[in-house]
Amino acid sequence: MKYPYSQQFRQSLVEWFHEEKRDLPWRQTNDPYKIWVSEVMLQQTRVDTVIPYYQRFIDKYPTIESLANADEEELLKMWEGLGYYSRARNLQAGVKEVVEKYGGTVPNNRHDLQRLKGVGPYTAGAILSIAYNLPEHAVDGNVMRVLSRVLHIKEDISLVKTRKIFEEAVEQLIHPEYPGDFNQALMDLGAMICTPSSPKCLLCPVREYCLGFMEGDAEQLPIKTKKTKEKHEFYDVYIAVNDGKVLFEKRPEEGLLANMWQFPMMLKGKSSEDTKKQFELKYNVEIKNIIEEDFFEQKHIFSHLIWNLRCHLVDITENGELPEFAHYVTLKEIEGLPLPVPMIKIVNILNQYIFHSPE
DNA sequence: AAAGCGGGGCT
DNA sequence: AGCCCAGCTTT
Repeated sequence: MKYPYSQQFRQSLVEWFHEEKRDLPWRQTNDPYKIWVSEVMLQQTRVDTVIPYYQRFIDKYPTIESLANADEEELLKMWEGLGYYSRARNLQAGVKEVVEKYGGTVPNNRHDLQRLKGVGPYTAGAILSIAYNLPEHAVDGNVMRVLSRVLHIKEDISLVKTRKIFEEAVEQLIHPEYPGDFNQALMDLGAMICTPSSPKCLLCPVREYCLGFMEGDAEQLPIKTKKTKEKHEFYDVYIAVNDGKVLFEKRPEEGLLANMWQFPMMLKGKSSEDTKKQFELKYNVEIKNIIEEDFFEQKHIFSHLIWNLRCHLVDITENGELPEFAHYVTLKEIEGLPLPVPMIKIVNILNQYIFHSPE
């Protein structure tokens, strides 16, 4: 499809961007490595959340080689709280490949970029347009919302194939001299003006080219159908103390929260089943004394899953060797390990209990 | 094509 | 209580 007003649209959009763009840390550089880091952090994550992580990350890993050589556990610790932890491991895998295969120079073409771990069509386009000033599309949820309104595209954006419609639109509309600014302008517009609900159409620099505004249904776009319903899982969590140390374990290297650390958790078939025996068997320990049964309860909501954690504080003795994934650590040592947020919350409650209890 | 993968902020 | 966020990988 051919779109009218391309020239005026891109001109107005980029001019607005030059006046109103947000001052963001990754906009102080053209270093493709740093752009790459920022784009990976920004996947499914808000700008305000990313900013402090980006700063600390670049301070610790200022060059592509420094990240390639980083210790994975330290890397995960830097990513702690940001979520989608496979992003961190994929980023390091991608960076290593660039160092080995391309002598540390980030590729400047879509084909090579998209073959890197963790780099998909969006991230490749963002690096190419922002760092290398090449006229490549970078279509994310923001861009689909803005363009679905401007161009009145009513295809379902939850379908994979729909993205191609937007990529082709961007190829026509993109500013040939300022491709990076054009792509970022669409994102800033989506964040500041063309918001999911209550878009500020009266402040929009491209209102006069917007079919959604003309039709009066901009806020109803984009069309999105998919909604998966979440699953509940119930666990008994054992805070198991032995001689001033607690039992702690590293999660498997694949799947949810891969390689992150946690207190031992036993999945319950029904919500009230007793898991003490299975716990003792799995970790080869014996519960000597229950200090606090049902110490506290905690719910954690993931995007596709809800954890209900029932935490118990127990004294244990060893029966023999621990399984290889389990270790005894001090609370101080836990601070140095990468933990998912639900475990951080448990550690905080535990610290309060130990150091701030009335007696 | 659909599901898996975190966490937080806004309505 | 949903929805969405500068998405990618695996099945």
